[in-house]
Amino acid sequence: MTLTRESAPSSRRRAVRDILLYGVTGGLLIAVLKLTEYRFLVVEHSVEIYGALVAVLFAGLGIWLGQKLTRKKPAVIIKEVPAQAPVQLVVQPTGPFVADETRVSQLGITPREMEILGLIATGLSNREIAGRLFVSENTVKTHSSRLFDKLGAKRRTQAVQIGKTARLIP
Amino acid sequence: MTLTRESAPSSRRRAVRDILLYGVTGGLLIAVLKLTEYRFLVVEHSVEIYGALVAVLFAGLGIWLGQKLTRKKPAVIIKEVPAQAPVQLVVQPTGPFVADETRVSQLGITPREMEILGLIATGLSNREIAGRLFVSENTVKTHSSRLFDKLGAKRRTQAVQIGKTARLIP
DNA sequence: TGCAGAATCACCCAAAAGGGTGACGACAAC
DNA sequence: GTTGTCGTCACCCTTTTGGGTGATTCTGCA
Repeated sequence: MTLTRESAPSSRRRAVRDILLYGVTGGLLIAVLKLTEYRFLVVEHSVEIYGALVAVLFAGLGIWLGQKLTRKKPAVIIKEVPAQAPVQLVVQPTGPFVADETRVSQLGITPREMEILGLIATGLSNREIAGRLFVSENTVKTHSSRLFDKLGAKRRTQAVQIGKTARLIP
Repeated sequence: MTLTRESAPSSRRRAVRDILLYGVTGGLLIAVLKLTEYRFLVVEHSVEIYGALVAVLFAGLGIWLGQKLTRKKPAVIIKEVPAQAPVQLVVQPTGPFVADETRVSQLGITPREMEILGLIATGLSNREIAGRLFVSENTVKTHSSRLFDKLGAKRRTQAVQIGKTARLIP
């Protein structure tokens, strides 16, 4: 409901303008190519060169137009960094976040496993984590496997969820 | 667009494949045009016709390719706005949590995809999500695939992380 | 000195996740 | 009435993830 609302008429006008611009530019290019053609005409295979030029130019132009016409969403996530905190002071006095050490030792989670958990939570793959920690992927898998065991998680997404609710990660 | 996506072999392969397909198609078209050219050669102004054909065909092809290459790359540029968000200090009780509808429509995420994202964030597997929503596992995979595309995520953990920072999920 | 815990790594295997493609029906918009 | 979007599903394939086992090295501690 009401998702496809935004900018119906203006975008159409813009599209029309783009197409006009496209046509005019194409015409100009054709004219230029016509002119150059008369210089190339003495050369052998001028038609092939002409065709190739036209093809390349119009292909590029088409790609540009395709992008221009279909880019409906700029997709720029503007992440406001909430300016260090006057916000949470109502809800949670959570400043830099400290992990719940009690729970960590309760579950028997080692420092390395905590590190892995944090990196998993940021969305990294095992290979990326391995690269970041300068260890092999197998090692990361071993750590995460034991971590999941201790957390009672079956998947990494579940481990992240459990870690969040248990205040192991922010 | 097309920022340097680190370690995206499949998408790179896809792009390469598209470009190859593009080249092959272009070659075939040129061949066809060459053949037709010999029939048009007797006609006056055959070069113009040839150029126009090439132009139109390659323009269309370019448009298609432009759409194909750019449509599914929101490429989430996370632009950090330094500070100044004193707004939330009023609205921050964070009880029920409402998703940022602006961002949702900005990214073109459908309601069903939001649902999937929420269930992924709770740590459910695709099969469990499918069972909960009474759809097939393939459907869940399709939804999540498109969702990752729109979020610019490569993994579900990354999608969850992006969703959280973008205030799509609590 | 020996032992436990930790971190590291390898190998194998199974399951889950993800990418690509194509298709279909419903439904709203133009 | 064509077009576009959304939701649904299937197939195939590759990659990632997870489980299990075993092994090595290092360090702190009894």
